[in-house]
Amino acid sequence: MEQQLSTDAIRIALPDGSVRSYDGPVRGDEIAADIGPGLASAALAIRVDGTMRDLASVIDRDAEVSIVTGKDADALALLRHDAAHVMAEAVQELYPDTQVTIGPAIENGFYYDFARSEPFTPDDLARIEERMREIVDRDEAIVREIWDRDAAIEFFKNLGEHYKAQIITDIPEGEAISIYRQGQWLDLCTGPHLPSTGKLGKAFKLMKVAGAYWRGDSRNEMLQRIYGTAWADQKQLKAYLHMLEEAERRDHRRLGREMGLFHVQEEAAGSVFWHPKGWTLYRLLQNYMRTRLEHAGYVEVNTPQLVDRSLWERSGHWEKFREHMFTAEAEERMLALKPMNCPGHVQIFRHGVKSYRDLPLRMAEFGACHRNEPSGALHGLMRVRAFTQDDAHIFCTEDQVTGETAAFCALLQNVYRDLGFDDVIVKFADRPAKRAGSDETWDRAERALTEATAAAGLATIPNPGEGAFYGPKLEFVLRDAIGRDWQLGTLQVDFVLPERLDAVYVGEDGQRHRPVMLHRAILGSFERFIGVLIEHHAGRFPLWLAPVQVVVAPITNDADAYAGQVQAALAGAGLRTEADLRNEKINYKVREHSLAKVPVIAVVGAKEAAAGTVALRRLGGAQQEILALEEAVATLRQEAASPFSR
RNA sequence: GCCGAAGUAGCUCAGUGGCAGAGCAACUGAUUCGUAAUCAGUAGGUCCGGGGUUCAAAUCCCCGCUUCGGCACCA
Repeated sequence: MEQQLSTDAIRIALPDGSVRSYDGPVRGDEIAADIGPGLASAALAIRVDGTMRDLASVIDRDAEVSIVTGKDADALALLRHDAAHVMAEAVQELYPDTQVTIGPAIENGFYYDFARSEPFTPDDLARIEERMREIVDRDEAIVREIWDRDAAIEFFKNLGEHYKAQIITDIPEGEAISIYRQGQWLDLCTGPHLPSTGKLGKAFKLMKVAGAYWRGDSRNEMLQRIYGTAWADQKQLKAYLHMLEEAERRDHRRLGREMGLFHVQEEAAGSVFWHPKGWTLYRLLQNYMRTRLEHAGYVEVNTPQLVDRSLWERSGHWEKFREHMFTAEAEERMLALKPMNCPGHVQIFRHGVKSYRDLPLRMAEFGACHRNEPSGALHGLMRVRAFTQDDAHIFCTEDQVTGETAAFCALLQNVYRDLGFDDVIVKFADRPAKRAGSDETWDRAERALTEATAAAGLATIPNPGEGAFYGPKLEFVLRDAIGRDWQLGTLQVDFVLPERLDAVYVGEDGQRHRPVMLHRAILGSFERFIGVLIEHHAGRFPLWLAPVQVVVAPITNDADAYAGQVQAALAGAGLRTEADLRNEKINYKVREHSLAKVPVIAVVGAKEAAAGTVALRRLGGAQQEILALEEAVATLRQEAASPFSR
């Protein structure tokens, strides 16, 4: 860093366009105080030429400066990072045998990873949180110091802080070793930080304790991570906690049980027992996709579940994917349940001679796959061991990759829109460390995909090193109704598998050529997608997807016969209906079917029976709509139509 | 797979060494009611599985399974 002692005036440009001049180097808090006492007490940090720095940092040259206060969006990250430090201080005061490691700000909060032989209990969390509030009350000044590297390593080693010493050792030579001190406690940190612990405020809460590997590597020892959430004020904290409750209310595992959609049980961990209503939803979604795919020029196939090991060896799966494959033995042959559909599709492609006129060949399969996922990864429908993909492989020429990718992106966006998702992010995942194929092949594949996304007008976010072992991929991420992201769709360019499994076509030139394979899925898997769909809609599916669309509820048993007629009329129009003829009050029936999230309740009593009408009550609405039976049937039939049918 | 927690009636949960419980749901009966819970009664248990300690175990100890929260991995 350049130290210039200049007698020249330092000119500080503020966001409102004004410029203040100082005789020499000036601190951020001095500038804030200069502007006004209100700002001085609200000031948390400064931004110097766009970079956030400590309030007390010295500005020794002309710069654009703004004062960061609690109203600033970036202040939250600062505050959360401080919350992590205050938590670490509290933990080390309470549990001196604990070593600190790292503690960053994250979305919605912060965490800190500790090394300690005893596990932290929920009671410990309450104690730590209480101590944190005390530290906030102490309002300890937070001061940045620059230390000598070797002295810092020695210091932390003497404290028994071996992780910190390791972190400092790994900081590149020439970089400053900055230490932040607050009260008796200090930590290695690049900052910036708030001026004092009192500025943190008390809108925080410790949420949970969990295991986390040192440096995120499963070969390393496991640390204890304490997660917390922190906000600028109590109102924001309360809103966040409310959002968590909302997420819990929408949990697909809970709704799946309450709505009678599916269950899982330990004898088949990671596989789904679909109940009639859940399977109805599944079939509706599959039929919709089938229609979409047919319209988009796909052909549908079906390939074997159990396939001899030799094919997986040729495809490369045995080498790269073995640990995730289930195997079976029969008559001294080793078979494996397919974890992917691609090798099977190449076998179909290879049957008969393919010509360039056959390309692009879009081969779709609702392929049931099994993958032996690690037990700790299983989670409701979101992560299972047996699932069905809306999978397809597009065999095409290199020249067709761009057009096929663009067409796929359009199809995908239409499907997502039909299913109620508008917010889609696209990530570009390039070559992973463990991969098949030469670097030249990867260069070509990545270039083709880059060109294709540019042609499709898609903005992509890089996701380095996350490609499939056989090729780069696009990952389509949906944002749901309560702001959570789900990676579902994918498109992967593959120059490797056609080579390994010897797929060829005869070109215009009469010569044999390798096709390119595009692996693509829109929903990803039906299981996961339905999980997301349940949570996104909070179980209140659009009418066309609701397993039961209308319940006919007579007010007394006198209307049972008419209720039967109404149900028959609705069913005759293709609507999925039930009649609730139980001897219960209408209040009870309305409550029960509302809780079951049935979109429409058709109430019929003596009046309706006499007039040939029905009273429709929509889910979530208190108004009823009285229509002639035929009119009600016609209206509902129209509303319940699939958003895409040929 | 790793760290931590949990597993009791269909569901939500109480029960810290001495008779296995509640509410809702189910079933039976009564009630026939106009838009989010009618009343009464009945039935329902491998207290996750296996071993151990004890006169006695849902409860204490050990092993395993599953689930939950994370981590790692991933559609």
